[in-house]
Amino acid sequence: MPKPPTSHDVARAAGVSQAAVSYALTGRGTLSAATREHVLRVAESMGYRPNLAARSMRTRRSGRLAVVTGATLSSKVLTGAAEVAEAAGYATETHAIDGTVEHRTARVRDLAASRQYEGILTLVPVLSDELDTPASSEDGTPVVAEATFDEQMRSLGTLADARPIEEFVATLAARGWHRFVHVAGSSQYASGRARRDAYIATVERLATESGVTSLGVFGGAWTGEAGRSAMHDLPDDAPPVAVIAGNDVVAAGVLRGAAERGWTVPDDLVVTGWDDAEIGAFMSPSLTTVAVDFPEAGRNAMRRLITRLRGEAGPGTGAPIHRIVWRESTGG
Amino acid sequence: MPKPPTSHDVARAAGVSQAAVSYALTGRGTLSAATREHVLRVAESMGYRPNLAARSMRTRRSGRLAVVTGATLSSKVLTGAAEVAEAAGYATETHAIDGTVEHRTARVRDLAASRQYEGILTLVPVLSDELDTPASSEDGTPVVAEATFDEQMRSLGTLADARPIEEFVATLAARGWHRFVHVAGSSQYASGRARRDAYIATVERLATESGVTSLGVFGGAWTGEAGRSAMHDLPDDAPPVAVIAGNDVVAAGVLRGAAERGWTVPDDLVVTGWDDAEIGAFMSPSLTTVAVDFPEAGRNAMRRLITRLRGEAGPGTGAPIHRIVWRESTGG
DNA sequence: CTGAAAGCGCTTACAG
DNA sequence: CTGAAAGCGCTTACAG
Repeated sequence: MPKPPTSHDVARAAGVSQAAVSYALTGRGTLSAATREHVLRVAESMGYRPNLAARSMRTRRSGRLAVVTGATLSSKVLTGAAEVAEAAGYATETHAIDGTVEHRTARVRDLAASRQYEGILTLVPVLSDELDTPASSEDGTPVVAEATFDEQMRSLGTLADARPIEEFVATLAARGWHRFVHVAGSSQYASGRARRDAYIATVERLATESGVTSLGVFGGAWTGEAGRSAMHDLPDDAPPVAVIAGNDVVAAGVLRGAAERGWTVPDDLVVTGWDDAEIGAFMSPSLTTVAVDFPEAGRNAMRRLITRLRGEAGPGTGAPIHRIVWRESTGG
Repeated sequence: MPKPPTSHDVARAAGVSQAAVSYALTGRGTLSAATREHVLRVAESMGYRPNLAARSMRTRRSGRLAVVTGATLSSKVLTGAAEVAEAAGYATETHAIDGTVEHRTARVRDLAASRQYEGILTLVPVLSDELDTPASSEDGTPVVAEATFDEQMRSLGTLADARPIEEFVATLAARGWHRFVHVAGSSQYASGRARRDAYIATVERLATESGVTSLGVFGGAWTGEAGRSAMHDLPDDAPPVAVIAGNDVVAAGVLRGAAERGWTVPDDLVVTGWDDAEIGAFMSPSLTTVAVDFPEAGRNAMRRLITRLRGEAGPGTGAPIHRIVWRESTGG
């Protein structure tokens, strides 16, 4: 059982002090280039790996960030978030949390209180008011929530979400669709609220301009059933109507419900989704949707946390992460 | 800046030694019930949280496990895996790794060499031969790979995968379908190989029994395009034919391709998927599929790792994680 | 430019 | 049943 070498072992082998080894590895302190080179080579040859627990204890920095996810999140978001964290020198630890909002919030608070992490990024909705405790601000662990219940709707994700909705409505209106319906996703999610609000605002704005009217906002869950039952709740004379669905799953339900009502797509009804689910491209009709750059969304969220950790100003705008894909469900 | 209390602080406040605090918290050592109670209460009131880095350094146990995932994995698997780990007293750290097999394998080896983890569970394919180095076995970090390139096809997941395929083929054969096609998923994944092999074996077994024949194995990727082009590769006189697709995305492609060939479902052709993707239930026709209990799959995988860490015998069978959902794409 | 020494916060034999 | 002391492996003022 060959115990892993310590910095002390490396120092002895290299004929220098333990401090020199530390300096060589961290790049701190003052060391001649030759000494540094030599130490690094010896460390390499011995397969030396610094004991991170010891380093963490001494520096009082864990170098770890927690990412909180729910069960429904695309793991591509995590990939992106982890990538940015790694580039900034942090390891990420993922905590999948389900249950009620209160439960999730309590868990995040526990995470913050554990002081194991230098920062926490939560990608599931939490009650941000509850997190503004000493432990999570001032002297505590910074928590950045990407999808919160607070009313700070001016977050990057929220603003970005409005764009495709506007484009959907405006483009379809220009093509002659005047009656619109929104089947919203869960209002617990910032994205659900943002898309709903964007829909309402856009329809209102285009009311006089283009004669657009809304038959209402339905749904309130990211499920196919929400889309399907919304179709059944519409009056018989609803068509011709354009349906802006909260996401692809909801849109699939809309297509199903419309077929059950005897409405044909894209003659009586057109529908848009969101997420660019792989299956959508192969449905009949194929689904018009918003391709989301999930890794980039994850990167953006993590950049916000890193920025905050460094005490820098607000996050940059980041790359645009949305791209509309027009397909058969809107007549191409 | 109120520095977090240490065990020493708690000891002083409780009027006991630092060791007593440690004993009270870990449950080790010998301590009177009264003393333990008292210490615990004081610790609680001070908001004491043991410094995990210090504990880890002293015990030489990090209490952390690494879970390696790819970008395509359902995060529900992670939820399940994390749950089991937590119950066993471990924290899990997720590493999303993409790129080639060689790249992924190298990253996993790095993870093992870092000695930060007590065990590693990889849910993406790696070259298991390459991992059988000292660092990852004997004295090193145990690595459990759920989807490997090795030929140990007898893993739990693999065996479990065969069942639904058998049931699909046998049930459809009993309903009068005699010509079968398989559109396989990626052969890089144990599940892809297992389903393909199960298909071949079942068709062979039922050849004489029920007059079943196979028109071949197509595909080789978890994409809709694989399904679609498989349909275009079939001869005109293929129908009536039953298509066993590698998963729901592939099955959606099959439906699309079949429609393009002018074949109607479920008259000329029936198709089965796998994964119970949410959208599948709302497609027209709705998709027959295999509902996979992803959290349970994650739990099973993690149980294998925990079992190995404890040096116990092979894993128990675990709960069945597959359930066939018959829908319109097979005529109900 | 380099080295000796202290100390991060915990656990655990060991002595009482 | 309890406490004093050592030590896990590292980093960092500080003295040379």
